[in-house]
Amino acid sequence: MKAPSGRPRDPRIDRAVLAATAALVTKVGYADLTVAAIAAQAGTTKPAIYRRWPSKAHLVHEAVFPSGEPTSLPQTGSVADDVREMLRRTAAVWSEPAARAALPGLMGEIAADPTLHAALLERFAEGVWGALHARLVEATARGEVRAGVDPAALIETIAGATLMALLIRAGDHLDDDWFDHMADLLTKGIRP
Amino acid sequence: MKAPSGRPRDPRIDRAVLAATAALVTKVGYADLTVAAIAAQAGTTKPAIYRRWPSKAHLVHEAVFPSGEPTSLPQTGSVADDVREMLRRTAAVWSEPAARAALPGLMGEIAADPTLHAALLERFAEGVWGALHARLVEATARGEVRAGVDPAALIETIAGATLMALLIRAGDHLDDDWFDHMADLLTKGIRP
Amino acid sequence: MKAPSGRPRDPRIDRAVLAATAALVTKVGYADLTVAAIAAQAGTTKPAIYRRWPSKAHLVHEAVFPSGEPTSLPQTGSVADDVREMLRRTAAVWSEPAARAALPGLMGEIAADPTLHAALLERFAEGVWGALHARLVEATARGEVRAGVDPAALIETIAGATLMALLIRAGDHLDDDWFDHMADLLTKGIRP
Amino acid sequence: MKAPSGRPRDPRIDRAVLAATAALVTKVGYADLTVAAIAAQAGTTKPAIYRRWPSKAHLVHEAVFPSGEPTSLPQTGSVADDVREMLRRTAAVWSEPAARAALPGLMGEIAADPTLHAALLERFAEGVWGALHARLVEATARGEVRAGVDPAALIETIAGATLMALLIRAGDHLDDDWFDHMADLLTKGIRP
DNA sequence: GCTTAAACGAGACGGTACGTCACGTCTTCTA
DNA sequence: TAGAAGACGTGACGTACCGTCTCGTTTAAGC
Repeated sequence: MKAPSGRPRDPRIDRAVLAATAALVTKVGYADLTVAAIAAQAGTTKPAIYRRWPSKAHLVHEAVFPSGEPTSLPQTGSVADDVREMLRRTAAVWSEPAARAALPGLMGEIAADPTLHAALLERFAEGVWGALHARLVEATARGEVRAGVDPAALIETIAGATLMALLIRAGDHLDDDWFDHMADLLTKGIRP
Repeated sequence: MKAPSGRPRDPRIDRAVLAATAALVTKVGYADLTVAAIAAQAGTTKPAIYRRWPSKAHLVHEAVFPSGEPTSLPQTGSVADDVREMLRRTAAVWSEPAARAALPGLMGEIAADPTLHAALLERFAEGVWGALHARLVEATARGEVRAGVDPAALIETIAGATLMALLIRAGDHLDDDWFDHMADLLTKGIRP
Repeated sequence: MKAPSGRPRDPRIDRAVLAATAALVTKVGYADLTVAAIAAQAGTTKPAIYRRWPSKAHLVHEAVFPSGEPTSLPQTGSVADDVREMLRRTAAVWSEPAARAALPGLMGEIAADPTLHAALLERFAEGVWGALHARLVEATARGEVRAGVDPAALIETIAGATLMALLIRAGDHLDDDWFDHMADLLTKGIRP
Repeated sequence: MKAPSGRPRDPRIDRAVLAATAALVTKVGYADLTVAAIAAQAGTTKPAIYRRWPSKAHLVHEAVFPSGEPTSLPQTGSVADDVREMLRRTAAVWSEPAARAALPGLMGEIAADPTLHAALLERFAEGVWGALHARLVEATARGEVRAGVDPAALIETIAGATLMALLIRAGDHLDDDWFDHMADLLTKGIRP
């Protein structure tokens, strides 16, 4: 089936390229990021990079959103706390310097490349979002969340509000007050 | 004050370029949009375009988000309806074919160019967002909105959720159910 | 016939433009000479220049080769001295800083524009070259020049050698030795 | 010494570009010669050209003046014949359709770019001019040329007269009479 | 230990768009 | 009508980056 003949890929190159990509995108931004510069910084060459990733966007996407993390939500016991935790985690991932520098630029590529679009959605669906989705379904069954609340819509709202906050407040970071207030808003609504 | 000496700019060129930009970005997308093609379609030339807009991004931004309209919210009498209306309007602006085609690509440029960032924020602040902000302040004073709800955060949430929905659901449009559900969520929260 | 109605041209502009052209071509060279810069330096505008000269090349040509001079050859009494004087004068005209800076660049334009070609030939034919031509014809009649020497060919040789010397010896100027030697060569030939 | 790593340049491109340059400059002249057109005609692209030659002028210079040939002068036995042969060869090089079309335009570039100036002088010094210089030194030693005749000045004169003739007599070619007369002039001088 | 196949570095390749520049003309207003 | 001002169409410039290719060289695994 697989005949892994020939010289194997050097795993140090994978790591060096990912690290170089994250460092460079943080320094110069996505628009001024070039594959040649990444190769130089990683001590390798463009073909070695294109052997591993099909395009610059795929590379950045992998460099900037680390895949591994277990992301199990802690047992908070309260849906309000779950929402809050979800906001924090989403913001944490997207606030990483490299991620924040790359996010806006990546959106253009994602819209243009269905491959990337699917990859990114899958990555998030398997991560934080998936955990919260399950939690919300349970909470609805227990009656802690009113019937008719679509988990997917809530997740969309949490992610969207976080993204928008990061885009609008260009320089700053999101503080505790923001998380408190936003969790409150989604939990209680705006009704008095 | 202004000394309009010299040959005045031909306003027909401004209009033709904006129209051509909107048409082309809808057809080919932001990534494959070239200034030369815009110029050709508008019946003019690249220098004439660069005389008017400092970059392709500035041009697209102006072509895609109509500037003028006062956009006064109708007197709905209910904050819930105001929120719903606000969602609809935000979605309407961003769902325009040209806007939808340009939005993701534009984000990268906006992040890289503070000039554009400021221009875009100002444009939205003066439009729909400004009207809702005022309405919310009044509603809070009348007691229809609970104290402690930050209008800016709500706007952020509305805009963010809409943006995220448009990004994630690549092909589709947002239907009535989506607006109903989202307005409900923001008005009542998730509590039973 | 001539109906000089309307505002007359300002002769100061003619002079200012010619002076500015000569100064600028000396400073930046023909290749980097722009009409806009000439206009700015002369305190006028491009249209005012194009009302007077049909092209940049025509303007430079007039600015760099002053037309007026009487150019009567002194009565030297000897053909050898006439040749020498002719070499000196040709070199004098072409060694003017402005002329030397403009000459090579002008050649390209001259070759491309028959109008200019004719204008330049005429200018020189009426000047130094014409005087020498007459003198040579007389000298041939008197027997001081051997029969069969074509005056036109000699002039061609004098002008060509001077031009080539100026082109090859880029930085330097032509000294007395050069004139002595060249006059000797043309007068006596290379025979022992 | 040389470490020819990386993909080697495709020599067919070098040849195709030089041929296309010579063909195009002959057809449209130096002024209307564009690098894009050369690239198109050669079946390659602008960057491939700029990778090889630092400027359009360098490319034209190489395309138009063939480099290699040793051009040993034939053993004529007489200095007069050597001079005549030298005139013929200089005229032959510069009368090539491509060379003649490019020469005037090249002069402007040569004056503006010391690099080109040096390259061109070297090219000619190694070619015809060098051979004649040696021949003249021998002839002077044998007493066939009078002492005091500077070979460099004679070469300057030969080249200059030829150049001037080609420039002035725009359309025509130089005929046998011209060579006879000019050789005579330089050999015998104008003395009776 | 030899073979083999793929990865490696280097850098040229075709392609395409970029944003700039200068030319010579045209249009407006003012003298 | 000239002049000042500056926008106009035209068209080329030289650069940059993409993602692919072709070299010659190195490196492991399989025979």
